[in-house]
Amino acid sequence: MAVTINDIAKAAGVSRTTVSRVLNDSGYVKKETREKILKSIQQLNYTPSAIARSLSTNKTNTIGVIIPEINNSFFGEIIKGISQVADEHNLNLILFNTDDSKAKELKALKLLKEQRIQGIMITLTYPEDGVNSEYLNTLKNLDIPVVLIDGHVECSNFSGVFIDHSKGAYDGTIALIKEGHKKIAIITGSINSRPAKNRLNGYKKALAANNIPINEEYIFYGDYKHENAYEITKKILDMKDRPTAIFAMSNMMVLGCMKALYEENIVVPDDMAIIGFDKIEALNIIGMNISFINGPTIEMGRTGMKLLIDNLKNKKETRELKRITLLPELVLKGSEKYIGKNKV
Amino acid sequence: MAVTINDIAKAAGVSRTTVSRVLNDSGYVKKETREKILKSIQQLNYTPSAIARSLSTNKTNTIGVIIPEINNSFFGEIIKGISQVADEHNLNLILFNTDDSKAKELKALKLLKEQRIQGIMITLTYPEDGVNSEYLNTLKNLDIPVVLIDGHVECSNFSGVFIDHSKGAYDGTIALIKEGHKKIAIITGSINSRPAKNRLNGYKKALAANNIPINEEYIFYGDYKHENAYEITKKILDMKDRPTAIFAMSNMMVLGCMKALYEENIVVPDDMAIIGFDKIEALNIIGMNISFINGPTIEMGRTGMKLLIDNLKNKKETRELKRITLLPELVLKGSEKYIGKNKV
DNA sequence: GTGAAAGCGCTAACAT
DNA sequence: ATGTTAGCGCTTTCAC
Repeated sequence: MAVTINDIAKAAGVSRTTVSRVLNDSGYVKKETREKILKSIQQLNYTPSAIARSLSTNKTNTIGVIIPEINNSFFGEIIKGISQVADEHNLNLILFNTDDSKAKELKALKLLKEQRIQGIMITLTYPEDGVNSEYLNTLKNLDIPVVLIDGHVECSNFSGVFIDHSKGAYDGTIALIKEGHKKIAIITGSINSRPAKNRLNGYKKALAANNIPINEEYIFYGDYKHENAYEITKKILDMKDRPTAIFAMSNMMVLGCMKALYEENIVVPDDMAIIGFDKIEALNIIGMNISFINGPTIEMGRTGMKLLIDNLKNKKETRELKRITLLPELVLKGSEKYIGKNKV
Repeated sequence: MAVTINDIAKAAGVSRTTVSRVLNDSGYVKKETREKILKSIQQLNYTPSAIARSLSTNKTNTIGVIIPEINNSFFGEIIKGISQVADEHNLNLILFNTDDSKAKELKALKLLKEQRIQGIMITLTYPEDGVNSEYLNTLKNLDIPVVLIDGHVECSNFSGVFIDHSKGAYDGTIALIKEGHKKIAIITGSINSRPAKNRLNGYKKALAANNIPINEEYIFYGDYKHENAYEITKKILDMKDRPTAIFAMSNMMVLGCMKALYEENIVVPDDMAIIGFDKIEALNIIGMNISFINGPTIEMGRTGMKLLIDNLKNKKETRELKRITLLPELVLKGSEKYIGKNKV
């Protein structure tokens, strides 16, 4: 890693200023001089130091990305989107995976500040205790733009990209209602998370809009996990006034439901309609067609990154708070159908 | 981002050297001085610049990670492992997702060189054309340690962590043989990829070890994708001398098989045994128990990172080529069973 | 068109 | 126990 701009200057018989000019395509350089320099660069296999450049220009062209669960393909897709746009703009990504730990998240934030990154994309880890978002705020005040990516926590004072969970749940519920369902059970995610609240809201709105009374007995509070949904589904099946459809707020919970239904020999949708949140690729491939509401993950990453880049262009003073909400897509596969048999 | 070490020095009435000393816990500093400095750091909310430090120390404490498919949880888990160990050693990760593009991969390599990273962890994208591994070699010669993470390509001149695909396939095949299967079909992944070759090898070895002749008609060349496996399975079901078991070389292909079996009302394992590579969480949860060979992904990330860190400690001259092979785990769920009914 | 010089924020001898 | 000085590799005025 020894060869520096000085070596090139020496080799080409010019000053390092001139070398810098050809490196950055700035200012005039005589054609022959440029070629001489380029040749030396080639011969010595020189690569300029981004570190030195950063120090000098006070720009790192690096974005910090903090997410809670890198091994969850939901976040993998978000990062994929982020990465695509970053690539187009020649920005590097420093990644932190917090494993849902607030402590790691805070540490990441501090390390990113050390690294003098230009901006931060973050999905805040649940539950929010205020400390980390406070630190985020100090970063923002330090002129580091922050873009939130959906997630369980919503800090209204940051720019961000979000999914319209309420609309998603609304659409899903409407789809069930249209099929003739009136007794629709819902299994929520952790109810103090933002998505779960919003989704429950959408569900209620859809019922209200169709003059279907909200039956609290049909609202089951889960935690996004499949074990829980399994137990709840068992209970649902035992209800005297049994629902004809289940709306589960996560793909994992759909799986839990399926397990319970499977064990009790309940056929979907003949004996029970079902609809969930988020894709389950495996089931689709083998032909178990479960309808679901799909969040635009890659798009969220892309949109978020673009938002951040826009922010980068403006000075702190003119930087405006911008929150973009993307609509999830309703993907109907037939599991919502109201088949005669399930008119219990 | 204005406050620097000089501001602290001024505020505390000392030289920046002394400040640097307390920052790095190096050399002696009088207790009172230290406290005065720490106080100033707090008051001014100072965070040292990693950039400036890197330039000065010629160390970035940053590792470059290049993987082909961030949205595949296989790689997500690898990164999770990498990230855990990096965190323990206070190393930052610069991530590049290549989307299986050789061009992006090369670009990433060059950007990492600019960033003066300390080392590289990479899963080379398939297919290998030689250019990128050549560039990797120049980096290695530049004293940047490189650790390969499994993948389709194997460059024998780099350190790396690999899965023993041959052993995995061997174990899986043996499990089927033990159950009494003799007619075992195998659907390979892209046969010029390293894992597919090795897995086919393991399959053959297992048969040979049990004096079961290798029937070329039972070897189907696939591409890791489910569509392909679906078609192949249809063919398998039509064979005059129909196999009693299918060994599929990827989880996606298992799904393709399942779809075909499902459509033809073939019950697993009663009418057809099946075993695959890599976990399919969704199926397990709902109770469709498919046996599989599981690669230790997180562990691979961890081991690879540790290997890299070991390399970092040594000078180029003493750096030794070290290749670690991890054993995959055979997870039996019952789908491998030889049930009377499937003796076609 | 090209070069000299200063400076980015830090660390690391070397003094004292 | 603390300060002085030089230097890391680059960019950026400002001269010429």
